[in-house]
Amino acid sequence: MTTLIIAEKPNVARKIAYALAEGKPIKKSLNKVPYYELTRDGERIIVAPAVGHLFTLAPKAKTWGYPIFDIHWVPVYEAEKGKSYARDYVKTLAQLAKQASEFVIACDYDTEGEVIGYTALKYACGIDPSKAKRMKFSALTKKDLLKAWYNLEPTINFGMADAGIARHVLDWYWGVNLSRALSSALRRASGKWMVLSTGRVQGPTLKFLVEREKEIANFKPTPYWVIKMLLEKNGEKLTANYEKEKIFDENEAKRIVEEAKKGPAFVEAIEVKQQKRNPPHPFDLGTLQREAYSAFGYSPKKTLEIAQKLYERGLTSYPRTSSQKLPKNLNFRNILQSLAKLPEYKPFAHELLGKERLKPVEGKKDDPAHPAIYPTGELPKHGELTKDEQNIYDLVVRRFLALFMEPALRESMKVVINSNNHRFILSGARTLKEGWLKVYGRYVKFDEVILPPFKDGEPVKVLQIKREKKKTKPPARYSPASVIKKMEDLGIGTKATRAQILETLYNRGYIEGKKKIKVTPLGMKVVEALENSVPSIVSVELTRSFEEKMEEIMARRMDKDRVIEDAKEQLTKILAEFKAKELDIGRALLEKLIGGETKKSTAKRSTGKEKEISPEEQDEIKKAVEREEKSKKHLVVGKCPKCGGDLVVRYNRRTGKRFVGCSSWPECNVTYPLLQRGEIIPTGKVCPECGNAPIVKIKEGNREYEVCLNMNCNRKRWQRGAK
DNA sequence: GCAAGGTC
Repeated sequence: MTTLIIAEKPNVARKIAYALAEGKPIKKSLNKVPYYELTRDGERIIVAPAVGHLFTLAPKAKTWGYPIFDIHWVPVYEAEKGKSYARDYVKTLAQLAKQASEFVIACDYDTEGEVIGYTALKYACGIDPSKAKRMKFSALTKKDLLKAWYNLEPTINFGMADAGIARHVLDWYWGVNLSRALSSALRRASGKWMVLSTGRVQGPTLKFLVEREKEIANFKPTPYWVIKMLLEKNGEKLTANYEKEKIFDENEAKRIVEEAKKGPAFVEAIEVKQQKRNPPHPFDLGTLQREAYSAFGYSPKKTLEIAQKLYERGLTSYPRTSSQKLPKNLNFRNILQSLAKLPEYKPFAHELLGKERLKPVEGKKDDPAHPAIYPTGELPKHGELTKDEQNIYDLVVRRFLALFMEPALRESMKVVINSNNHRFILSGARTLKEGWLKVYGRYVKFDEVILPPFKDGEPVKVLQIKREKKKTKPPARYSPASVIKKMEDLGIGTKATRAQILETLYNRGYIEGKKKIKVTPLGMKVVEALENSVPSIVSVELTRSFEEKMEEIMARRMDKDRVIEDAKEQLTKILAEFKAKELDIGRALLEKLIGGETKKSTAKRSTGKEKEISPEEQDEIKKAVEREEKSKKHLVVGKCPKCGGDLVVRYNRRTGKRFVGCSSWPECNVTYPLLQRGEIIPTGKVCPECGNAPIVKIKEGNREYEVCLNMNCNRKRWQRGAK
């Protein structure tokens, strides 16, 4: 009897094998995929890994239309680019399954893990999933894994598997259909093909970015005044701020300055406060991504990639975690002893090793599958790490060391200066005891403003009291790091996907700007179009409703297929309405594209910040926009041989198919059929063969060819273009 | 060609 245990990823397969083996497991490899053989209690066990999802949903038909609901599970390498590595894993599981008579799923204990196990069994191993047992563990320690092995769940959790499958299907139905609908609308209106996309997570993410953009656009700066007192103490010049920070009435500000100038100024009160600052909690992925962004300017995607590399080399623990807690039985002392071998960490590690008890700070968040990110104690060889890897490694190590250190002690000081019954405040702050800041201080900013000693009641030498005019500022644009945080707060996406969803928004041309994210006119228009036609896709409520349905499916109060059918019905209606308005939606998408580009070019033209656009310029811009809009709405491909009007690309109202018609319609009835695929590029040429119809260029992917529009012309056969 | 979710 042989049992095959399937793990979610290679590293976990190894850990399970080492935990269950009596002695050491035998590491083997098949199709270059590592797996393990071992025996326990006389039973032969094989442990083999998946690599996340090995199967994904794909349409059965290869056509590009919508609505589309007929989908099935296929290997990821058949459906997605760059997934060919998964082929070997599927093959290996299939081969190993032939040797096995018992099956155990040991994927992460969550809905996705259940789906990974379920599809691996069903489609890779060809095994009925109801025949498999389930290992249930929440930590990868030998103790936990052995306990899970001796307390196997008799079946996989079908509630969880069904909930996960429903999530996959629902996301596919909504996301793919609406992405196709958007792309199709734009193509109908412009004749241009451009991938537009949206989905349950992309939609609301772009929406909150758009909202910020609108807040900024609509922001009216309000002037206000601040009042400052310049004073001198022991030859040192200091600035105190008026107790009321913002004064919106200039006359009031003037009056205060005049009155305060009369003096006399003296120290009315001195307030000193001490505060304990505890070390920050261990890194979950989101916190690491934010910290790396503020410390090094790394994008969340880059940080995850680096953390993954460090993990693959065994230097740090698994990065895709939302836990802020370290494993209960991690051997801290071993890790510290090891870190002490690196000169830069030696003093801190030694200090900690001298402690009797090592108790790390913990955060609130937890993750059933993985602990917080920590250094394993494995050390990088000299020169092994790139600068970026070194930075992230340093961040993780210092954060880890800080967890065990003493709190920092901070002191803040407030000196209140009274001048003719107006109060000004001098603020100072300093660190009294560094504590954990010794090791982590380079990554946190605390003010050090040390004030000279003041005595209660002492007179103050005032140099100047003045008012300064300021303006209220619009809210700041999101940065990649703050987008990830906002997504976390809204509960959309997962720790493993948020960074890549943000990348998708960049790739679609919806947003731009590396540090300050700006929504492009296209992004603005996509949200607007969706809000008008399918508001749920830009709302976080869609995620909430998915979550509720998954809960119900898991609890067996709702049937998975019923949930899927409901979604299909709902979407069928939504998509039919969308399709009816498709051309208008597409035109609206296009208008903004042109308007936005024009605005941008004028911004480039104006040099001075304050420079106004002249009425002549405005007029010129307006005309340019109209020209561009007109030409894009109806792509002109040539002159009508019958009436001399423009021949333009039009779309059949009923079928949506494109054709070329005369702009003088209905007076002139000249039309030509058009190929339905590819971009249409006017050439300005008239066919030399038939002498009356225009020649257009069709661009399809990398291919380009010229064709005469006249069906009866001998030249109508496609001819390859020069390029 | 399109989602979101795992993973290398």
